Amino acid sequence: MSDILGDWKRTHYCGDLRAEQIGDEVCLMGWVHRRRDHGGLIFIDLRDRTGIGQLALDPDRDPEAHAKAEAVRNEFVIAARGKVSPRPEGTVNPSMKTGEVEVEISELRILNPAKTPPFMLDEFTEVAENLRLKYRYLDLRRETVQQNLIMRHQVAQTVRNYLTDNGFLEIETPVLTKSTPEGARDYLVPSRVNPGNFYALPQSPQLFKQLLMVSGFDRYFQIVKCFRDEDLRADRQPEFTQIDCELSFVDRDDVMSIMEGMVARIFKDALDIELTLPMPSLAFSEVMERFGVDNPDLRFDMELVNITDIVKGCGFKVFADVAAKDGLVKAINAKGCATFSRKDLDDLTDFVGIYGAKGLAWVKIQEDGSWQSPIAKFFSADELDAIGKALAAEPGDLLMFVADTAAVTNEALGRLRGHLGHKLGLTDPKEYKFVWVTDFPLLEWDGEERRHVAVHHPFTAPLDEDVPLLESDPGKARAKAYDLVLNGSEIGGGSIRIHDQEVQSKMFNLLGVDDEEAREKFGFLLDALEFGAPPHGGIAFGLDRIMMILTGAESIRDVIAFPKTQKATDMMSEAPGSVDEKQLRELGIRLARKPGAETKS
RNA sequence: GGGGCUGUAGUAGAGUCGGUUACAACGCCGGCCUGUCACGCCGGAGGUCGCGGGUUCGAGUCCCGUCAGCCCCGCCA
Repeated sequence: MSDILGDWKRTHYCGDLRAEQIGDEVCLMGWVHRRRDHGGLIFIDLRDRTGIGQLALDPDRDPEAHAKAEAVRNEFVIAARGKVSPRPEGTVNPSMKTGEVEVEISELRILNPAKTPPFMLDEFTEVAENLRLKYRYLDLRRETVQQNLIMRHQVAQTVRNYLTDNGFLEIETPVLTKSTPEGARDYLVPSRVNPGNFYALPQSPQLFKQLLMVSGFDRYFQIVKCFRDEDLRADRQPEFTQIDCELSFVDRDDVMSIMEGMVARIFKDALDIELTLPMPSLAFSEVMERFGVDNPDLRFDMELVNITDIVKGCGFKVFADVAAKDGLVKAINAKGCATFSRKDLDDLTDFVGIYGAKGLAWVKIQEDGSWQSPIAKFFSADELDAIGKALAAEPGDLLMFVADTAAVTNEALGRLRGHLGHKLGLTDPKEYKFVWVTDFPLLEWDGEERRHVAVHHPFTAPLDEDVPLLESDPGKARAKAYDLVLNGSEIGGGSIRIHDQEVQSKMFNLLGVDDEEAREKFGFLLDALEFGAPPHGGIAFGLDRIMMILTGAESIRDVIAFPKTQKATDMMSEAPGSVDEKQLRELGIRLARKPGAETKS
């Protein structure tokens, strides 16, 4: 049986109790975190989103409140009135921010009892994630995720303030939009009013924000949900949040400098860390050469070294063949790792195998400088010397080599570099290394579809000096695109857009979208570009990924209130679910297979 | 679509070479306890060993399948 709230008003949050309030009459409301019953005296740790405060109930002082407290259990919602008092000599708890004081309770109301929760809500109990997700509303009472979401709110506020200060307008764009070719798989929404037709949920507000530039809004932003129906990862959810921006009359350097100012302000407000600006910037080609991936972690060295020229014509057939056939032979030097066991090396070989490398050659540099390696015997003394010099090899080092196509070699070794960086503890979680990656290729050849695809998206402008290449050698054209990479994670990316209708049409043609299809899918954009579109460009940041880094979360689910599982389901609401036959009929939809009736073949 | 890891009281775990009635902790319930703060002490309840099949005299343990969660490749900027 619960008590009514009545005319009680909360005066303080639990976590805000301090010595300054000693003597004050206060009223607290919250959840019972723990109850300690000493037979006589009862202590209750009362919790709300600000923290925990201690209530003291003395049977001599107030028998009625004390009797009521005997019935209280964990997670009951209670309200308590009393006087803030200093804790007696020797009972101060220095590990709590409210530990100097307690509230001597004179009156207690049980606002709502609670069943015993399916798992403990303290900070010590590790709970299986599927259970946490099923009872997410309980899991969200726990301090870590709750603090993550509070910080997420603060970051969103910082973003709004910074962008508003810089002349940006927050404008909403439609969620029910049109499916367009290119990019990720769309989430579709059937239209009842137009049977057989579908909306698509936006993968990003890309076209709308460009049209807002044509309309003259000049600077736009939105903190907006985006949807992509692709498989999930530790840092990927099917619905995620972007800080989406677009600016008119700007080139790349303008966008980059305004945006790194925003990132600096986020880090200042959230972590009280001053970033040095401007952030460094590297061309895609250089990043690939030195790190093998386009999202390098710059907290440590271990750069990739190209030894293709050295091993051209060498006695080791695997290397020589790759070098002769336009492939790439590269190596990294793991300083001091000559102690790795055979099993360690086997594991690393398996690791690069994931990315298509057929093997991982290795060399341990011994104390006398000699090479312990299955492949050393294939090389001449000069070749050994040249390789050792190129990698700055010293006794105790472990050199590792991959020889394959340029794409495989770079990705395999680049990922290996990142893997070893973590394994060897070279990645300080308190260090934040930013880098802009620029000059991406505009297009990429898709061997399967036998056509070019846009590396960024089809509206990305080529570098001014590369525009002629669109005719002569489109694969060589570079884009006015930029990614912001932090500690090996891409946190944002964008580009200057094409604002010329002819260039945009040419771009669609290069992508294998013929005029008719371009007209059908993007006609409104092509039209708009003919009515005075200003030069413009923009960027989108992944808010979830930024929050992962700021909070140190291992999983994107820890920075989202109600996340989905790897199968894109919600364990709490059990979405997605089946719908009534009537709903389907209204939409003009008939299922090819009933849910649950699918036959496993 | 593919590879890997995990699954045992409410929770998180142990469980040997396949062998008696599946363990102890936390939580829960009852009792005691007036300065604790992950309070303490005594007692008690609580099990479809994810599910299905197989091998065996006998399966938590071995084999096959399947489901769920997680990590990764493909996919996705």
